Amino acid sequence: MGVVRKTKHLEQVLQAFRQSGDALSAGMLLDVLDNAINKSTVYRMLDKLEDDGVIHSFLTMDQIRFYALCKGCSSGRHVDSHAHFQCTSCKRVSCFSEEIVLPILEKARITSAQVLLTGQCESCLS
Amino acid sequence: MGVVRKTKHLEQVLQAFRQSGDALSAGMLLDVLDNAINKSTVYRMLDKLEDDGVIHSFLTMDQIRFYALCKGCSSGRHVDSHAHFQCTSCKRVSCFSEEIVLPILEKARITSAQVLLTGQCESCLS
DNA sequence: ACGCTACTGCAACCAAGTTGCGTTAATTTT
DNA sequence: AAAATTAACGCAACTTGGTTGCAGTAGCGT
Repeated sequence: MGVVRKTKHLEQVLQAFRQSGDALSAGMLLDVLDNAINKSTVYRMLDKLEDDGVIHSFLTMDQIRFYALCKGCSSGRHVDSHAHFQCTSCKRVSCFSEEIVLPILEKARITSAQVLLTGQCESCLS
Repeated sequence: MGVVRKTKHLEQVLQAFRQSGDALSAGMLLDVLDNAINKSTVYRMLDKLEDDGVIHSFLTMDQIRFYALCKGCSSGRHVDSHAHFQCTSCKRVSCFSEEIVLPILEKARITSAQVLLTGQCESCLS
């Protein structure tokens, strides 16, 4: 059903995403918001925003769900075939703009794809 | 350090992987083994087998770690750039043999990559 | 201003995975 | 073949990311 009301919290969360530029996990979001919003509320908002195609989510190697503002997504149709990258040192996660060429399966119906790269980012290398 | 002793459990676990052919999660493994092995033991074995390059692991969309027998991996060096596929209906997970062409980053040092495709498998489609 | 109900906070809960510790059983030593 | 060594095990308690039920709060349409 998605977001139907404009609340203070909603604006705070969107602002946090815009400000960071990177992808954020629920935990990180709670941190940057200084726990001003309840944990359950955050999770529920993220769910709705994802339903609405405002953000998309994916998992990192340590099993944590990250969320990032969508650029080409809309409700019900996520263009998720871009890669994500997590730095093993600073744990920051970012999106790549380039589309990934995916293997094609004739036999199955692929509905989503996620590509996660792991390594060290530029600033952690130096 | 990896596996150093040949135990009954070890053989059971490897057998389970061979028999299934697919990738298995710790939970699935416990199920097929009918809980004959303790949960912690299973997790510890999987860790070691992964260290040894016998199996490799990756995450699915619902945040569960799956393990599969490695073909081209060895201890310390995992060739993980093949894709995995999970069927959203039957939850079964399988590996693709083809290598994936990954985007190249000049600025960062990529050490691992994982590609997960989600959709419906042949048998669940029919 | 009032009512409807989406949204929220709280606390309790769930499941995957981890840890500490005392016991069991492979393997090595004698 | 028995003893010694210690990897592997089972158990129970714990951690953590995320979920749920419910009562209260606050957007929004009228």
